[in-house]
Amino acid sequence: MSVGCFSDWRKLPVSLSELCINTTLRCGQSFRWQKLPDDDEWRCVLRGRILSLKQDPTHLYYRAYFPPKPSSSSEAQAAAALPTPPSSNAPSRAESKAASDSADQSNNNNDALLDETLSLIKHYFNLSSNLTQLYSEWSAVDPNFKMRAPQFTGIRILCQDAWEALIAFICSSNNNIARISQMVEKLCVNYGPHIGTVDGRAYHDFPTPAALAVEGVEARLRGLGFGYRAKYIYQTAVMVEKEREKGWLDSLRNPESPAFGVEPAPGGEMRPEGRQGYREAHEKLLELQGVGPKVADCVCLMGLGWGEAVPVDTHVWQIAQRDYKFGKGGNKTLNKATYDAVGNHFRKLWGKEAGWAHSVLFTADLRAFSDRLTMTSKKVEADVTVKQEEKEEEIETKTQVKTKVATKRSVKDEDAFDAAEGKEKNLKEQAIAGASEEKTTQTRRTSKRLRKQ
DNA sequence: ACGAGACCTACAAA
DNA sequence: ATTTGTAGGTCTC
Repeated sequence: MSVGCFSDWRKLPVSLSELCINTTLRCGQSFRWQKLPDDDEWRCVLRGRILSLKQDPTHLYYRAYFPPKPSSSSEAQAAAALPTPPSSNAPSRAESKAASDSADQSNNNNDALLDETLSLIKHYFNLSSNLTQLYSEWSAVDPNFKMRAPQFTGIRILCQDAWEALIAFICSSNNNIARISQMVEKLCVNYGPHIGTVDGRAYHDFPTPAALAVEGVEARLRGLGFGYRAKYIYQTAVMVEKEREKGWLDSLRNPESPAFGVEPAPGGEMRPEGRQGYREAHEKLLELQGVGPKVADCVCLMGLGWGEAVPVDTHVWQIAQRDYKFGKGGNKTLNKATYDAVGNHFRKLWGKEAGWAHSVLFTADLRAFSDRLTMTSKKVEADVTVKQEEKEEEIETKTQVKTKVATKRSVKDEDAFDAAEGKEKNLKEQAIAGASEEKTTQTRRTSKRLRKQ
């Protein structure tokens, strides 16, 4: 049996403020990246290869492991025969093959393969846009962003495979990042193509829709601990594989941010509700089982390239209440109307890449990163909070009712702050809780049940 | 329309 | 050592 190996490391100049993989790969966008225990090396199977990444302040380092060239070995054949990533209409596979044909088979140090891997990295990390520039634009229009973002530079929205994003975020409902990652890994191991084994660890790519649209998948996934999501995954796989045109999912992409290897085209005119193409993509995704507004927005943002998609989960809803005056009066719960209102507000505020800005704030609030909030930044935050409080005193009505959510939030935050400052902050949050409200549009979608009839 | 419950599981926290 | 609460929601009444 032939065994592949990693290429040598190559490097790409990138500053940490343009890309920070240690943050971007752990902030709940992709659930497949693994950090090696000893190194600060990250690994993930992407488009048929194992990709390894490292980073220092000036460069991103990468290397790749491609499966051995198809030969008489049955394992190699199996690996090679397995389908390319589902929504891939990129020429990657053909190029790779041609490249390895003309090169020494046993040598994976192949320039063409690594050139293509570099293109993939640039695409995956969305590197064509200037992140520093975007941060300064968002900071210019939003004091809250300006206050929180400096501790969280280098966060990029990943250009993930839309199908993988769809399934991963179906798994995310009512769930935590650790278990979502476990579930995605189980999907890969049980239904995805084996790409290679390194240091005794088997690496698999993400399964295709066809692989998951098979009788018995639901029962097996239940056995694997997927719970009620097992049915959603199976049903969605069947819908995508058998009840939609081939390439349907990628047809919902933002043409400005096309699939790997496809030329960009204009994406349409921006509006507070988002561009037409985004609205349509969101609506189409809602037809799938297990896909509600939040999951649909995750797929739009991270899988389909619609930068204005703003996934509003309980966490973002808390941020909206705490920092953007949502949740006042009757609008205390996250429902269809408040969901849309939050998204529209952020789109008006931040513009075409609102989902990106939103992800920075989301990450800044994750417990996993609470260690970044240094003493100095805590003080800055306290000061800004005082200012806001003073400014909003007039429009404040009765702040009697402190919502359940706000209470939870304060307790949660206290862990990140020391006792004295935590108390102080607590008081301020009480004062701020509740202010103005947001107009809501009444665009209601037909229920999935009705549509099925 | 709109708001509750139910829904699977793993893993802290008590 | 058991129990309880909860985690990036969605579906169904």
